[in-house]
This record gives sequence, structure tokens and C-alpha cells, in this order.
Amino acid sequence: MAVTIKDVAREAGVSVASVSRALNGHDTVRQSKRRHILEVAQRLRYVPHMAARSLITRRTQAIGVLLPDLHGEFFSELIRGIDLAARARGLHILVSSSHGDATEAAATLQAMQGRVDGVLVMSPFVDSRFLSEHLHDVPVVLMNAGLDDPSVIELRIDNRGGAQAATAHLLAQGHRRIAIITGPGGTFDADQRLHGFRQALAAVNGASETVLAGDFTEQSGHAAGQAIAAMTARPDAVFACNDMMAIGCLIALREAGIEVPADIALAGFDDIPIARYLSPTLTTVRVSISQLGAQALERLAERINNPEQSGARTDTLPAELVVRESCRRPADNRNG
Amino acid sequence: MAVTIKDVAREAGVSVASVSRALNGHDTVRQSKRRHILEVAQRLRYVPHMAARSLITRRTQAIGVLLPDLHGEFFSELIRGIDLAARARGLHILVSSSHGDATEAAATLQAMQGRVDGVLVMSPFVDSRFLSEHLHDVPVVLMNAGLDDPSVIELRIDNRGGAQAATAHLLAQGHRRIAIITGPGGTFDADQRLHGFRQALAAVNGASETVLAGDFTEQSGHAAGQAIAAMTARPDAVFACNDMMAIGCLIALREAGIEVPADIALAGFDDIPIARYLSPTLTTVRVSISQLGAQALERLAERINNPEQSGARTDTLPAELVVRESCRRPADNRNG
DNA sequence: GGCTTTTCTGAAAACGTTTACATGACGGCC
DNA sequence: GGCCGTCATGTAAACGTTTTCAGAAAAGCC
Repeated sequence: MAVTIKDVAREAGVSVASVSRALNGHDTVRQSKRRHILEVAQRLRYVPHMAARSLITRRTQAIGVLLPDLHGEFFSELIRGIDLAARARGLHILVSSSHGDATEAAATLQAMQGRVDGVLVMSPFVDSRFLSEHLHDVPVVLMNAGLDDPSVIELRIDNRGGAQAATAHLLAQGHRRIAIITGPGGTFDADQRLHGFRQALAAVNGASETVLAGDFTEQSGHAAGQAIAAMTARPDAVFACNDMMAIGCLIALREAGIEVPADIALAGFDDIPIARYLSPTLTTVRVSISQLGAQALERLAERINNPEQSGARTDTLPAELVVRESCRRPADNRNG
Repeated sequence: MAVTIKDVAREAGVSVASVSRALNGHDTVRQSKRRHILEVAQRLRYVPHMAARSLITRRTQAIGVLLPDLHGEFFSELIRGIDLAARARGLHILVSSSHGDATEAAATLQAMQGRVDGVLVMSPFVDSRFLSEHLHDVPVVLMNAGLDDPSVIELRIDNRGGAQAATAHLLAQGHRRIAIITGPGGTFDADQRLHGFRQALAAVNGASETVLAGDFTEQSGHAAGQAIAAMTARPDAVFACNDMMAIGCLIALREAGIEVPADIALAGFDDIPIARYLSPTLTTVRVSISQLGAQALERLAERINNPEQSGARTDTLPAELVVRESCRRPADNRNG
């Protein structure tokens, strides 16, 4: 038997309209009365019934967050960024993580409908058709989707630029025969990183590439490392498209008696916390994931507040090269 | 202008009552009519307005999750466990992470009120008074709170048992002078781990303890490691109350020229993914965090469905010792 | 075929808010 | 002092569902 606005009105000796106005800070209620109402509401521990409120205001003050099967630091940082930004705006977040396929994603999106004022989506399965099919009339902001649809807002991290910087660094160290362990084909992150890698190579004479397929898991990195170890003409350096694969590769190389960075240089992407604790510590590319989340939420909130506005630009967050031990100049290590 | 139940009713040539019944699977509507209604609803892309529904059913089908400032794998695993269990039951989860103090936690809890059917809480700030003060009439399940209140449901991980097992292992290796790097005093996790450590020591003749204060951060572990390195009578082994501190300690020891495990054994707690990539790989204690989340959600859902039931038992999830290189037997390494 | 019982359907109330509109009080102006 | 604005307040409709209750249709029975 929860206390409603009527109870507050009766107890305070005013109408429900006045209570509503006082509580929502409308300026058309006299100071003294407002104070009295607020006092009564507090005493009665009145808390507005959200459902009733959003039934009439058509706002839920909640936004949905749809994520794929993410792990560890990436996931928690993303949520943290979103959560902080949301809290600052008085919004709640409805999280649904780890959907495995497009059908699941669609079902989740469907279920969120009507519960949220907008959605934040990161998923390898969304494209323009998917969105128009499953999201009717709900503002959306995409994260790292690689969708070049001018009608949808998207936030990205600079995968291409980061990969380019890492590769350029390897080249600058004098390496020329460079291998890449790719991410799962078809995903935006993976494709862009490969693209950046190739851009960097193209800029240097005599540089050659070796492509090894990976899927962002440690296992795939390990397999790639074994493949590299078995090569007769071994590359000088390896760029793994994420840190987990770099770790797998590092272990495989070590197992094969190949030293990093003495025998081969290695760089990753993401700067996961482990990166700085490996031996050797891992050169990698850092991106502020929490910022990605926070900015995505800001854009979404903005769009929700003025839905008419057409500006659906795509923002890209910078990536920063972090140089560590794993790709020290070969010359420095020939004797190490 | 979203499509409502009335639109469906008009289009299908029936009353809203029938539509409602058909959609909710009540068995009092004729087969042929039900099929027709469902077909129309689908064609119109009708999706029920949650607010209206929960206004009358007094159910939101959502549960709140209140978490402290957690990082990395712990956070993501916890959410994953909760999310999976919630999805299986058709529940949505409203997440609020990283609250920094009791006031923030209270405000968040307040804001969730009326939006959720129950809450899952993990927070160092909650006690019986806090709960009764800020949660009126909302079912709650605590995670790892160390609250021995028979009226509230709680799920724990076996901090004590895990710490005891790790310490016992160190002792079994022949170590006797054992240091502990503690967690922040006053928190359940930290206190229980210290307790388990002491229980293990008490069971062995001639064992002695050295207590170093930590706060679960890598920095505090590093400081403790420096302190240990500076001791004239150095311990044989160190039990760090979590893996991050173990890492900090490991680095400090290495900086001081002390080898693990040759010169000193080291064990941690949590089995974070980094643990198996350190050199030496870290002996630690593993707990299934996703299971903690999933079970907590199950208990909550259960309680929501029959609120009368008084059984508020506290469940404890097992912790498992994972032996790795960091505490190999001293004898094996004297020559290494 | 009329009666009773059962099955299905529809009208309307209820949920707790917000807000458009109406009303009343009050003060200023002539 | 009567008239007119202005301001504060209250009344009631509206939001989109579910569900109770009563009534209609169908079915069974003699």
C-alpha cells in the first residue's frame, strides 16, 4: 500500500495538482505552500510512481544499452563512462550485455521498446536495415559500428589511426617485414585496424606484410605465434590487432624460444591493464573507453531532447600510441 | 503516435479486453479469434506500453543492480551472470555502478524505487539501518555484504575458506614465516580473508604472521612489497588479499632483486586473468563471480514471486585454490 | 424448442500521474 | 466601490493498460 500523490494532497490540505506542481518545481505555487507540501511529502516518504508519470509524460528517464559479448576492462570501462554521464543527467540505464547473435539482439531491442527514451547500441550485427526493422521511433546512438549512414549518430574510436601509429612505430624502429594478426573479418574494429596497418606499410619503401587470421581471442594469437615461429623467413615484427592476441602470440613465441623484443618486436591494441605487467611490457594503443561511453550518452541525450535536429555526424575518438618494452629497437638488444 | 491496444482492437474488430487477453495468453479467448488478433497486432507492429501495463499490474519486470566502484573482470563477470539469469526470466536490469559513498548509494537506491521490482546490492556502505531507511517495501538481495541479519537474503563468496586454503598451501610447502597484505579494514571481503589466513596459521605449530596494511590497489601492494624487501628478517611467503596487490608486491620484490618463488613465495586472491600471464604465474584463489550474480538474481526473483516466504538464508559460494608457479616449493628452486 | 449451464466477449473502472482549463481571490486603477 | 488583470489554486480529462463484472452467445439437456 504505497503512498500516492493523493495521500500527500490530503495530508497537506491541498489538491493533487498543487502537489504535482510543487514537486516538479513549477513556479506557479506560492513559496509557503510549496515548502509545506515538500515537508509533508518527505514525512510521508512519498516517492512518485514512475509508471504513472511516464504514462502521461511519455518519458521514462531511462536509456537502453545493448552490448555484445564483451569482457573485462572494456566492458566495465564502457559502462562506467555511460553510467557516470547518465547519472549526471538523471537518467537510468537498462543494460543488456552479451547477446550472441542478431536474433538475440533484435529480441532485446524489442523488449526495451517503450521502456527507454533511447538506446545506445554496440553490436557487430546492426546495420541500417536492422535498425529500421527493429527500432521504430526510438532515438539511437551507435558505438563503433562502422555504419556510414548519415541518418544515424555514431561514435567511434580511431582504430585506423591507432593501428597506423603502432605500425609506423614498428617501421620507424627499422623493421620491414611485418606480420599482422587480424581480428574477426567483417567487424568494423578489425577491418579498420587492418586498414591502418596497410596505410602505414604503404608509406614506407621495402616494407612487406604477412597476414595471419585471428579473432581477438588469446587462442588465435597463440596459433598465430606458432605459425610465425615455424616460418622459414620470419617477420621482424608483429602487430596484433588486440592485446589479448598479442599475449597469446608472446607466449607461443616464448615457447618456441623466440625472444621479444630481441628476436622479434611485438605491438598490440587496447592497452588492457595486463599490458603493462607482461614481460616484456607491451607496446600498444590506448583509447579512452569510458569516454566513448560517456560521449555516446551525451549525444543520445541531446538527440532525445531535440529529436528534430538532423545533425547526425559521426565522431571519432583519438587513439594514442603507448610505447613499452616489447618493441625496443633491435639494435639495442642484439646483445641482451 | 505509437500504435496502442485500441488501434489493434479496432483493426481486428474486437474489444480491447479481448486483445489484452489474447496477448497475455489468457485461455478464455477462442482460438480463431486469438490467432486473428495476434496477426493484426504483428502487422501493426504493436508493442505494449510498459508504463501503462506496470501502472496497473504493479510490476515493472525490472530489477535494480547497485554496485560500488568495481573494475575489470569482476564487474563484467558479475553483470554477465546477473544479465543471463535475468534474461532467462524475462527481467530487465537497471544498473548503477561505481557509487563512491553511502550518500550516493542512498540517492541511487531512492531513484530506483518504483522503477524496479527488487534490487541487488553490493556495497560496503549498506547495513541493516541503511536498508530499512532507504528501501521501503522493496525486496532486496545482498551480495558479499557480511550482514548477519536474518531478515535479509545474502549471497557470499567463501572468502574465509579461500584465504585459508591459500595460506594452508603456503604452509604445506614448508613456509612458516608468512606475511599478509590485507584489504581495506572494515570491509567484509578483507576481514574474512584475514580471518581465514589466521585460521590456517593457527593450525600449524611454529607459524608466525606479519601483517601489512593494503587497500586492494596495486600501489598498496607495491608499498607492502617494498616494506617486505626492507625487512631484516624477511618472511618466507606472502599472501596478498587480492591479485592486484600481489602484482604490486611482485614488482616491488623484483625491483629489490628478490626472486619469486626462489627467494619468497607469493599467493593472491581472485584469479584475475592477468594472474596466469605473470612471470611467475600466480597462485591464487578462484571464485565464480558470474555464478554469484546469477544466483543472487535467482534468489531475488524467487523472493519477488512469493514475498511472504520468510526463508532468508545466506548462501556461500565455494572458492577454489589454483596452484601456479609463484609458490613452488623452495627446495625445487634453490638452484634455479 | 425451451431451459440451464457453460463459454466467450465487451463495457467500464481502476492504476497514479500531469496539465489544460476554469474558477476564485486579490490588488490596482479609475 | 466597481471593474479588470494577475496570480494561485482546484477540477477533471487524459495517458494505455488489465481485470471485474455482467451480459451474450453457444452448447447441452430434457
